[in-house]
Amino acid sequence: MKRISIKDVAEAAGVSTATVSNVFSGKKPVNVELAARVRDVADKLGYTVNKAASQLRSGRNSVVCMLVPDLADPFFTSIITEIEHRARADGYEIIVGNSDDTPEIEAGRLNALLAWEPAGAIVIPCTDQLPQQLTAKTAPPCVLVDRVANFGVVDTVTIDNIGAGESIGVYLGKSGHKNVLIAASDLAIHPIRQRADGVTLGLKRYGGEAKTVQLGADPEVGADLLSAWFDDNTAPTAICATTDMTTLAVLRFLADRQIDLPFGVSVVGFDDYAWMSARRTKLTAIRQPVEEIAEAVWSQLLKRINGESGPVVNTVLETELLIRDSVKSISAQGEKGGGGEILDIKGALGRS
Amino acid sequence: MKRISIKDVAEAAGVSTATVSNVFSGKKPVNVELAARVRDVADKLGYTVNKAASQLRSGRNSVVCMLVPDLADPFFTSIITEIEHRARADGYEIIVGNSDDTPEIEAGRLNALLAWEPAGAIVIPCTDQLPQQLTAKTAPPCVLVDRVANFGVVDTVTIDNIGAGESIGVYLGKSGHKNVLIAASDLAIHPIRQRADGVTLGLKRYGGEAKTVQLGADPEVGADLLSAWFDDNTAPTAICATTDMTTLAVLRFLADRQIDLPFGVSVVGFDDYAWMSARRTKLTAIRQPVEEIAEAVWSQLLKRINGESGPVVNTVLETELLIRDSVKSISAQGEKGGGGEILDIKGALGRS
DNA sequence: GATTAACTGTAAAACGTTAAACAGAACGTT
DNA sequence: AACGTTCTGTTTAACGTTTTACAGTTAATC
Repeated sequence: MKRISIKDVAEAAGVSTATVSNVFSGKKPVNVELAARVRDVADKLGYTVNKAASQLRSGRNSVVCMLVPDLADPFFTSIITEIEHRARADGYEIIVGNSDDTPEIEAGRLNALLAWEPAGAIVIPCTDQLPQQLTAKTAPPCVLVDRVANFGVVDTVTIDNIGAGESIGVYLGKSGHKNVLIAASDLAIHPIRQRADGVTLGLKRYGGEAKTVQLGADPEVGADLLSAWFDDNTAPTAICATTDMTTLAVLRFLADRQIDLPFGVSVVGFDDYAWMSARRTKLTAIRQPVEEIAEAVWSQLLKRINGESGPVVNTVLETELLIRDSVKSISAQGEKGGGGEILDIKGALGRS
Repeated sequence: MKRISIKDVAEAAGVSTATVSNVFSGKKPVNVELAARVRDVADKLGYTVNKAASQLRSGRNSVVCMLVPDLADPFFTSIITEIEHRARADGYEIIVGNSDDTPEIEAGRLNALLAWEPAGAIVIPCTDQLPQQLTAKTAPPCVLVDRVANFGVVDTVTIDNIGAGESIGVYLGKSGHKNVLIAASDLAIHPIRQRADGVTLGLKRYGGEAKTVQLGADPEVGADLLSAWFDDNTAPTAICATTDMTTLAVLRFLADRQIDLPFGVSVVGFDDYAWMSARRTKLTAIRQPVEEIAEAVWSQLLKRINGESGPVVNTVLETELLIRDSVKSISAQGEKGGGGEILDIKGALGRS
């Protein structure tokens, strides 16, 4: 069962291998009916071009690799999905790797992925540390997403984390909450710190205060940690999450204690997934613009792949606060939202 | 910025390229201190082996490709995650493709993935039709997962779909439900038909009856369809879902109508994710053994990769019914479960 | 001391593709 | 009629690795 190569096709069609190559790569024009005949023969023989050989010779690769901390996290997979769509439209494949949120595994996976000499790399790092392979001279064009601490070194796409937190803080403040708990995943992660800082900042403007607890990446463990925290502290009137996973941890904790939303406690979630609105009390939450993130990442990477060499680009995207039913207004000056309208954070924050 | 090759390393280390190759591939033993020196030099130069060249020459490939209908569906991504872990442990990479639940896209993606001459393929088909590329003589070893209609052609791993449905039917029947609605995603998909049939079968044993509605793959659309169905039909006492997405559709519909669980209606979900228990009324649901599925898939594929040529293997795994709080008992003979114990479906079904 | 075996390393030929250089034919222009 | 241009196709040499066949050295056996 020998693999059939370009040679076999060339022979069967009575042309040179170069012509067959041109038919499939489109690098040089081939007489249209000759091309048709070649294609015919190729089909009959079941020929497909060998990517490895093609890449080796041409130095070009239609593969882009993507590394994320956790393939089970819907935020990451939704970004992968959106990027994959765009990449496909431009004729690129996506190889995905999972770093398991561990720097050592991240380094290993990155090496494995880079051995394919991909046209580009898209990485959601698992720490604040930029993986060194990406700054090497031999590294392909790269865009860093989401978990970014060092700007100015490579292209990045992030959200306005402080702004996102701030809009939560402002909204809770306006709703009369003075005592808020921030359910952070891991404060060692820069954007999480920023989100927490943003909440504190926004809240302070209305005389509120925030405490912070770290719940990690696993919702079940997080629920237990939160439970322990409640045993040792005075209960807040509102809890806000900083990731989808901490949102889940908070909800799980409240379910375990049979605390009702929003009467027992108010909650602001992070990210917007179907399960957040598939509940009696729909969750007020920050929506990250996943499509825009994907678009920004892909268009930037494509530019670099095509040789654009300008200065480093750091794209920062704004989030929306989707106001639904999980925050109770506990003072006169606050207002309780209806079914999903968008808070005008710009106005509330006094920006232009 | 020339790429540094095995040649550069060989030269710098004063050995032949073959020796460098052996150091990295481990194909032939190399004197231990010489190997160390070579590795040292390679490190210094920043050498990594070029996968494309390696694959071209050796004909071996450490990549396995995986094609799923939807990268945003947590069921598929959880399987990918588990398989990726196992593949990595055995030194394989995973390339993922998304067929968008469309046969044409599926065919295109499959061609693109197969052009890499992967060591194997893992496919969750999007229709009952087996993609023809996988049965070609040049096709790599392949395992079909989940959405399988044709057994006996290639290796498969599926769950006992009829049994899963049956255990739902039996449980609802024992709980006194006579009028049940099956929220199917798409009855054109073989396993979905089987799940629905199973529910009907189990229910019949207790004198209950089931109607079926198709909700598609999108939870929001599904909720609307379900809403329309309720407008035209007499309300059932219980709804059971056949996928994670239909579970979400059902919950969304109930939330929109502010129907309480389990008093307004009983619900049995499909699949078990964190958000199903992060609610006041925890969902009674079928748990698919994701880890076991991944294990079965990977071990079977690895055997084939290593040349095992026995007859086609069709692995069928059993599911669990996790009994929680979303089903109300409406008769004396039924029983309402507590917090997550497993129903002994074997006993209930009278099997060994 | 001769023969074999085991161990270590090398030279050179592949793997299937693409790119550069070249060549012939057809056509238009001077 | 001579020349340049365009179009189409071919020849041949890479790309970076692994593999085969071979060779030298040392150790073991008779």
